[in-house]
Amino acid sequence: MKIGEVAARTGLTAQAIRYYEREGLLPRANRTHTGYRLYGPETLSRLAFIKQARQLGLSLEEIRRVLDMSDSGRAPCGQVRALLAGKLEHLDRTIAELVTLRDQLRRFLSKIAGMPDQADTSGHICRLIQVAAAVPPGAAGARPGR
Amino acid sequence: MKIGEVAARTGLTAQAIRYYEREGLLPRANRTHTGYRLYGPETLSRLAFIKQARQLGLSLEEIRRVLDMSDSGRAPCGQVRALLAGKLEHLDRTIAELVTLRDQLRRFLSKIAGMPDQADTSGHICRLIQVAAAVPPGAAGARPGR
DNA sequence: TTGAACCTTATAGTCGCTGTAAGGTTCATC
DNA sequence: GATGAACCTTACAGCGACTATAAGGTTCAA
Repeated sequence: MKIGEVAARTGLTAQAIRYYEREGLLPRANRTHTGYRLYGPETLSRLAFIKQARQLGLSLEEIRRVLDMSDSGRAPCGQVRALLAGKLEHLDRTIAELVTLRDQLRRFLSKIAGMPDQADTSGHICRLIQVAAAVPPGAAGARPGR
Repeated sequence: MKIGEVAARTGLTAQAIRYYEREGLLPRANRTHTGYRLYGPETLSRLAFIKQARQLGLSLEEIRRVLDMSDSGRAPCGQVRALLAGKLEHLDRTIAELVTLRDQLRRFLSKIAGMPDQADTSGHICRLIQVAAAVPPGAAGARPGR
């Protein structure tokens, strides 16, 4: 299989696959005599694992460590469990933070719902923004989506 | 006030404040004769607004637009409301995604809870990882925290 | 006058890619 | 055999919102 087919089958881009190779998550691929990468079917399950692990919130570095252990014959299962348990905890905290943030944002929006939409002539930021600056910070911070 | 004091008072870093200036969120600061930036107290509330807006999930570009309108005398209040309403919607979607992801992760963890912690001798990735690769992808993706 | 603590600019790095440029290969069609 | 589309290659720049580092200047108290 050439990289385009692997990309199509895994739902990744060819560039992402090359990136994973550069970052050491995939072994260096065999090449045709003209330099094209050639993959066997085992690459598909390896990439499926990488994709799944990314979706579960592991960084490429964490995934690389797990794969390295697996490749060297040491059992990564315990490490995977520990990593995922940590991710779960982190996810719980993140969700709690975002819910707090959402509530804060909702309160703020209803607070300003009736405010007049006029510029501040005093040369400062309009009252709305002054209110905004006065609202005490709550959650740790939003992560605007991708 | 020099930048260090502004940083201490706002809870930002001096580098972040210089970055905001470079990005046009702060006017270019006055300088001492030796080149140190000097700030008046109005900078504190402007930075408090920026910080608050960041925590509410606005990008620096969005904040800059609001501040530009405010600075030029046009009322940004309507725009702020629209921005925040959009952010609230986005936040709702993000939370829903993360909750889905958490459930998926929990299911996966209980699924592998009893698996033996041993290496796979067949040269492939251990069974745990094969299970992982087989789990159908659910939520759109995790955003590992900062 | 020494030294610590502050300040300056410029540049590179973070993460996980995506986009672009500039070129080579493969294969079907004319 | 020529053309063109669709594929492949490497290398490098860019994203957002900073952080880190280097290499140097300033301030102030001991």
